[in-house]
Amino acid sequence: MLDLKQIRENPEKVQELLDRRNSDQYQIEQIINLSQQQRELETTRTELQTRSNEIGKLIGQKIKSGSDPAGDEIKTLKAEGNELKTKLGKLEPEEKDLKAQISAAILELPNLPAQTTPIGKSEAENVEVRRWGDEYLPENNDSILPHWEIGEKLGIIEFGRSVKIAQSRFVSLIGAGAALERALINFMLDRQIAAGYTEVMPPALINTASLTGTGQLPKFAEESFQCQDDDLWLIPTAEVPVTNLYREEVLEASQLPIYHCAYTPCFRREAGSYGKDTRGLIRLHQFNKVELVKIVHPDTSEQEHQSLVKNAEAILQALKLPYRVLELCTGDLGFSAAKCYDLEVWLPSSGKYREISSCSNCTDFQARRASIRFKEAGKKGTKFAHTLNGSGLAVGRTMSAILENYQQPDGTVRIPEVLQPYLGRKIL
RNA sequence: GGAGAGGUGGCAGAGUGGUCGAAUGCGCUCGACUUGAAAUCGAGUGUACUGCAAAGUACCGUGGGUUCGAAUCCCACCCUCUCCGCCA
Repeated sequence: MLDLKQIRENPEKVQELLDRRNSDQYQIEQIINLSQQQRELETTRTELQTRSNEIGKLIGQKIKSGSDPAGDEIKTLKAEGNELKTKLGKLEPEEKDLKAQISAAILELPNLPAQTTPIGKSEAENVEVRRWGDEYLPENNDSILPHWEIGEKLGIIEFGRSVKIAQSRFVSLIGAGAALERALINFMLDRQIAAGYTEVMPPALINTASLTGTGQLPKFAEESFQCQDDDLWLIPTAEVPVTNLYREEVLEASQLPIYHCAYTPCFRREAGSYGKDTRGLIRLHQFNKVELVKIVHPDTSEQEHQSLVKNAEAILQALKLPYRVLELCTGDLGFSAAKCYDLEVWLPSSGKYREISSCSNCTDFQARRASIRFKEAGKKGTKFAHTLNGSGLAVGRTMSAILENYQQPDGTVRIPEVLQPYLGRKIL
């Protein structure tokens, strides 16, 4: 959520930053107008309320000091009180309605891109920051089977039957496939815990307030699975439950930074991506992910962002999977992010780098929505924290990358060295 | 799912219609005393919004209602705890 005060005080600047997202759907003019009306109303209403409070106190005092409760003096005061009540009864709903309109409108606005975020229209203008692991690129790209084919051949990924029991875009992992997924999860968690993150195993179902807190709602309701009879949704990422752990809390500055890692399944409706990535593990309604979440002091969020990206990269490096780091341009930036780096892993079968991690600095955007604040010792008042999150990593996509990059001409797949202890084997 | 109890400030806990943003205790901050500390004493100690400010307004689980006036009365909902049922 953007700061209404900032919108009012620097409208041109805010609008200009919103426009960088290459969309004309984010307009602040209406919000400024509504806010102006609301504040005028509030001033009037408060004046009436003040008088009304005075009358209430006065009546109490008079009665206590012996005035006749049914006498003229009290009657006159009550009459004025009633008059005020009638007026307030009109103003209050009006103001409430304005406030509701403002907050509904402001919840639809995305975060402002950081000044340093490269300006661009679409993903085509994302900026490659660095590339790693060229020496690990497979030489025989053309002879490498796509991961779904090798997976099926090895009998470790079950596509057809999974569609029967659920729907398309669901898979089951069988035997060594399931074990490999589990090994990857444990490996990733162990690494991130060693890097200083505290593991969390959060609920996989969360309420509307939580999804609103991190920015998935109200705008992207069609992206999440919703339960019919309860105010519960399936989590699209662990970012939502883990960040919301601290919703509506005032933390001590000394508690910051907070680092969490979490393995959870993630559920996404993938509405509007019908034709894309219909085969394999790339785009599923349910997938596993190890997520990194940081809650930090605003002054440190930039460096915390850089180190979070490094923590995600470390997994790919340990697995010796070639990847590149992109800085997303303003046109491709996620709703809650001010700045975002994507890690893309090399997928030989498609001859492309594919996203395997997305690391965002959400600055105070989520903290405002979720009211995650902190207090500095000795200082008055509270400040909004900064929240960051990143995948460390998407597990299914990592498995895809291993099945392809580690594929051998004889149709077997080597297991990355660091995973061997977890899996108890060297080859699939 | 059934029966009962309860949700008040950082915590504990009082408050059943009027000056209650809320007693008291603990905690915390500052000061005094002390060589230092403890103890003791004194002062202070919620958040948000509007406003240049003075100040005002709102908040006692949430939302409605009654009233000149609600933490206090009424209604609905949510949550927590105990017991029973079911259950990984």
